[in-house]
Amino acid sequence: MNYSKQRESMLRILRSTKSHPTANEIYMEMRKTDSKISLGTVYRNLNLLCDNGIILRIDTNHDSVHYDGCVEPHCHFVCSDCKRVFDLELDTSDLDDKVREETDFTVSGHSLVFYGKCNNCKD
Amino acid sequence: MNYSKQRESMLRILRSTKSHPTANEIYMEMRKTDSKISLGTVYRNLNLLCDNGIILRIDTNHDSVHYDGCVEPHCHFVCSDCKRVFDLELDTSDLDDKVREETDFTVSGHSLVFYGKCNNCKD
DNA sequence: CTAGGTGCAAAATGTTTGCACACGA
DNA sequence: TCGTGTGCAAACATTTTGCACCTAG
Repeated sequence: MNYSKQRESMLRILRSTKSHPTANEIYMEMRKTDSKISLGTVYRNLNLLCDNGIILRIDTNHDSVHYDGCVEPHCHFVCSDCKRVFDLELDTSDLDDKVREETDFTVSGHSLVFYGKCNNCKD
Repeated sequence: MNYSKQRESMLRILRSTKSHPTANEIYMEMRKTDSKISLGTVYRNLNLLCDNGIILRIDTNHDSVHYDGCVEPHCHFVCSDCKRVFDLELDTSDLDDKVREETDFTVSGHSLVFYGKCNNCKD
């Protein structure tokens, strides 16, 4: 994987926010400093970074895929109103072992997403 | 929600399998008995059934959305090789309460998907 | 009769890809 | 220079929608 300023700047954006942006949001953010950036490049790099475990993919069941610059194990909360994605501190590292005990599968990890309404949207 | 034989037959298919089919797989299955059924109707009814909590949507991060006729709380395992979706017995009902304790959010439920390789695909 | 459901085809959405050119090592 | 990355536009897969017709209640 060569250096590329586009990928560098994507990573900087992802590392500096807790907002779990979508591909398009990242694209829009990048266009502020690089008007030539293409959406194809954004997608190519997001996939590359995901495949290498450098960032995380979050599928919310709602709209398009969100990305998370923080790869420390944690889980997410998706507000069914405003669709924002929040980080949760919940430690769920024991879950993988439970599944290993119950099955003969090789477990590499899990994705845990909670649904409901955030403070802004409830009532 | 009026009665419709298309929706009835979809539900019968979903209730009688543990294979977590995609919209297109359900469509293909329905065409065996009703060659006129349209993919649009399949999608419309899947959304309707999901919105009413009659079936479950499973997003696997891999391909298109899968559906589950069983709404009893349980979680899933997705094989990263063959992409099949398996049911897991794991009881995770305590997780929602943990999140309620930690946050002020209104928690309605969660989706827990494990990744790894199934018995057929490992080694 | 009326509200809701359907088939069909077209459109919208989100994502991937082929190609010629540009850049990093 | 060589292999990798990029911009662009076209292609793609999946899902949604508008419309005229059909069906349940």
